[in-house]
Amino acid sequence: MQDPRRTLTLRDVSEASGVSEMTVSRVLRNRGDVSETTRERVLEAARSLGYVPNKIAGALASQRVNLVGVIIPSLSNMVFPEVMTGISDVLEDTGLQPVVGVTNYLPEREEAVLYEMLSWRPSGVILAGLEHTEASHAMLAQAGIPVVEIMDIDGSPVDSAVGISHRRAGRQMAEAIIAAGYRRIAFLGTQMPHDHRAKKRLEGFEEALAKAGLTLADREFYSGGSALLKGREMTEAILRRSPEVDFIYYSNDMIGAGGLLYCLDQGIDVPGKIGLAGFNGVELLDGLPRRLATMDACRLEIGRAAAEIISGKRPGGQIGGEIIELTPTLDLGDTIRKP
Amino acid sequence: MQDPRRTLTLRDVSEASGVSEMTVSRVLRNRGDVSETTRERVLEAARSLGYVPNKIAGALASQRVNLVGVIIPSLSNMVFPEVMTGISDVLEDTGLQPVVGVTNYLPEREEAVLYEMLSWRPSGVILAGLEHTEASHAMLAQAGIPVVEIMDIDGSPVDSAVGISHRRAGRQMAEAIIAAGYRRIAFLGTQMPHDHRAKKRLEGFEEALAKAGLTLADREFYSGGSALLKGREMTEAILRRSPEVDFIYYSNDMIGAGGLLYCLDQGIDVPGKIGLAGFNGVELLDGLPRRLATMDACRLEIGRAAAEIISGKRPGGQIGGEIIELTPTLDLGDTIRKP
DNA sequence: GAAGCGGCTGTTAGCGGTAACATAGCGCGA
DNA sequence: TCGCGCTATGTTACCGCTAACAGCCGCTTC
Repeated sequence: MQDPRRTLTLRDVSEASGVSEMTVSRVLRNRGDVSETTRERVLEAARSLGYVPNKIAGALASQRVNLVGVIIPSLSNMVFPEVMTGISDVLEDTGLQPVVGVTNYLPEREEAVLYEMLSWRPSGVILAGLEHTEASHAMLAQAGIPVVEIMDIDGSPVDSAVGISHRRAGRQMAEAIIAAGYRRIAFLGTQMPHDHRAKKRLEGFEEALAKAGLTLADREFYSGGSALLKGREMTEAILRRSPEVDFIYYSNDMIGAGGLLYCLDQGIDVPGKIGLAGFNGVELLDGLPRRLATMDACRLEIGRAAAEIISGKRPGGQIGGEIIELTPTLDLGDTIRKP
Repeated sequence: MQDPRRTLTLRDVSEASGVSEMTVSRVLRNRGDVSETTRERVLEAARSLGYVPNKIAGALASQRVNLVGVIIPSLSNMVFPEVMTGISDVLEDTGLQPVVGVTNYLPEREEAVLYEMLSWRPSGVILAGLEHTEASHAMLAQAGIPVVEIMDIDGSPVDSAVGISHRRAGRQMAEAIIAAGYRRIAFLGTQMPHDHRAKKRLEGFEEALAKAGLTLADREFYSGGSALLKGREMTEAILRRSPEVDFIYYSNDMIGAGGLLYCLDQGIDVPGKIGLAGFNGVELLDGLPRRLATMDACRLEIGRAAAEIISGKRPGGQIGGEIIELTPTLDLGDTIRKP
């Protein structure tokens, strides 16, 4: 092998194969006409040297970067990995590569991550939510690249947006619950000041309750810890405090599952005595003893659509400023009694 | 605001603030002496223009890139997000930034991701496992940067390694199971030809069984689908097929949890009639009706240690070639009867 | 009062590629 | 035979930033 002290450059390959650096560059990028013999000679030289191109130099020279920044709040709840899958699927054969940044639901963190990403001059940015700091907004507007805000469409996007209306999702769930005859309804959610989507769902939910002349019978917010365990504990707390409650709406499926397990443990009749519903449609639920009512958030589809916009593969061939609203489907599962 | 058509450069800031580009560069990187007045004038100009430095150019000029490549098989099982947390925690205040690549347990995919990453000339690479393609090995060896292989230490690393011995973990679990008096032991795992760690655990497990004069009473491999649901279904299948089985060892906690839920559903006495154990110590388990026996994989700690090696923050101040073996703790939970 | 020094700023020359243009052969029709 | 158009390759000038070094100024120091 070669001297491993210095890192290889085009020049090394060019010398090893007896052609100019330019020709090597052309071969390695499959661009321009190169004769078959030269091509093979160059590839052979590159391979045997173990040459890895320097994209930093390439990007600087060509003013083109095949990176797409993806900024999401968290990786630990199953929802974003699935969005990522959708994005990767589509980007796979476009030459574009996703780069992930995580904000932990902190706006300042998002700002920092965004700054860091933009400093690599990506070809596009996908980020969760419509709420950002003023500085983030300014950066996005100035960047001069496609920006897709995902998950949510209740608000005004910088450029494009793909998501569902969480307010409407909350409303729909409330309507289904009321239609099933439940009246003393409680809410159990995460204490995340910056989870705007959960907040919008709750708003929509209460809106629909109000329209039916109802208000939340009880509510509880938790933070930290294992969602499943919290779901158990908080459900117990609510039922102890407000025994009259006949329905609990959870802000996500994980705590909902915890609540469900608790009820089953206690021998509480679900959905007879008490109904339960979550949000998200996580695959996990499939293995539970009973199927929790939920509403899927179209995560895979959101990821796919966002990636299509970034890569210019949208059917219509639009340039940007597109807003795509997906419609989540309500799944009553086994935890809302049938009307 | 400025004309958003052209992207800003140091020159724009330099003109706006009346000093040379070099001075601007110094201010923005906090390097070298700059007078307080100049510094403020420059920062003000940069801020009002909305200037975002171009790291591509910076990296090329300085031959320094503050990126660390992290290559992992999957994001959808809770294990890697936790490793990522450990890595981010440590990298946070080193100026280094993790960049994630996912391989889906495919060696060729790993090779491609690695190539892509190395072409950005990162300051270091962290990747899961000790098994890589020949080409990947060559690239890692040539890269001239710190490489840390994580999760596993049963094998020989390219440079440094941090992890646990999965073979030993399997052995230990088998010993605990045998000590508890179980004799007709079955295994239920994922059908992943490239999950070497799961394979090593099974090998260690069978080794210990053999030492006690036992062999697996039954075994089953699954692939795809919801792990929880599969755990249910496959457990049912095994128990139907081999009713004499008195213990099932699962390759991960998720299918273990599915199995546990199935047994409880069926009113099977756990751990009396049948014992169960998984692997990983996922937080999820905390919410289950009964605590599944498991063995934690030290994920957070692995991430932290790997990041420390990369960033040169290891206590000893070693340069590389370090092998750190962590010892997982066995948690008998409620699903192995006490001897 | 000349030399020396430290703080601040500017100049120059790349980093490793690529775009755009230039050039060297070669076959071919007029 | 000449010149045209084509293909295959080379040359040049950057991309935006930073390392290294140079210069300038005011102030000690002897």
